[in-house]
Amino acid sequence: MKTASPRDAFPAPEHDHVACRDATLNRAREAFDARGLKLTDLRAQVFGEIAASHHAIGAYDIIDRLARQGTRIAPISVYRAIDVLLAAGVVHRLESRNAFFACHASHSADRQHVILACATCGIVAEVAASAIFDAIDTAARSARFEPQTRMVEVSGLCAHCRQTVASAP
Amino acid sequence: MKTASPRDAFPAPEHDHVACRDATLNRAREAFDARGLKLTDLRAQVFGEIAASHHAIGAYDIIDRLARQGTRIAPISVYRAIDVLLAAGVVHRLESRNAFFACHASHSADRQHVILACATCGIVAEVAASAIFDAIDTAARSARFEPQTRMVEVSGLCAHCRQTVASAP
DNA sequence: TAATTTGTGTGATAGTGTAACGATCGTTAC
DNA sequence: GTAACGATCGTTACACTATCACACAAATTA
Repeated sequence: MKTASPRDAFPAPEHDHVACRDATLNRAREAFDARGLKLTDLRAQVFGEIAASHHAIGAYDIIDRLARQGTRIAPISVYRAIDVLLAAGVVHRLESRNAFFACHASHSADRQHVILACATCGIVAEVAASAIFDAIDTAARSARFEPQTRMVEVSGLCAHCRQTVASAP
Repeated sequence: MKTASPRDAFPAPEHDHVACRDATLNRAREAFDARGLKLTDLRAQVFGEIAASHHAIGAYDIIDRLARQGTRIAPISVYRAIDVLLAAGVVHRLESRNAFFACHASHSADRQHVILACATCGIVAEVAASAIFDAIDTAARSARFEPQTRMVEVSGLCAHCRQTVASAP
């Protein structure tokens, strides 16, 4: 099976997102099975909205989008669904924006990834970098601190937006 | 002037916080001067509440505490004050908790610090680790992403709480 | 079948953050 | 001086994020 290279962390603007999303949904199903969790209709719908793009999306955006499709659900229901999706490792939380994004690559769910969020287009990607997390643990322990969860988020410009900015007047 | 070692990132539980807080306030004054910003009464009050402990504090907690002291201000006012304090580099935001904490050490305000937040006592500390941020930039660029701001937050157990947990029944 | 757990619905509420507008005050330019 | 400007802060209202408490039905287990 092909593993994405770091250069592929961001999707090409013209990529086939329908196929991309379907593949992501299938991986989600597998992840739920593997953990003995149930991917109910509601959870699948919520995940579908999150996986509909490579952007991070707020809980209330999910509510709005589902409502436009005829499914009106309460905030608590979205959050409950999101909780399970997070537990399954198929979505992550972008702490710096209080929003959620789908895991579009099939990486091990150990959550040792640096999160990259483009400040211009909003697309979110992840790159594996276990050495960084090892270094973080070392730095933490040098302060006699025992690390449990680590979060690395980077805001900046993705390749596509950098080109756009560069060619702007 | 004495520079804190990594081992000192977390304050001793019995440290003299009155002196600690005064020193922090003085550094804040200097930081405001250096940047041509004005440390007004309101801003100083807000900073005083944030610097009153080594914990991260929410904006509405600041409002409540100031109210108990007779100063009732609107949310927008706290946020405006916080914005300036952030710009001056004398407080930082703990993204993972939507809260703010004072910079209790006199480090250069380049913001290249790993943030450690104790899950038990809530105390927040920072450790300098430029190598980590260099590695993050390298990882980002390997995905053709140009990094602008980086945040590293670690949740875990500080030395003091680890001992407490270890000695518990 | 009965007991229990799990998933979802409803209504209320707590917590976080901003928009829009206006008043005050100090500074600078004329 | 005073007019214009910019910075600070107040007031009101509102938008967004997240959870609590309770009820009920469906699915699992005993």
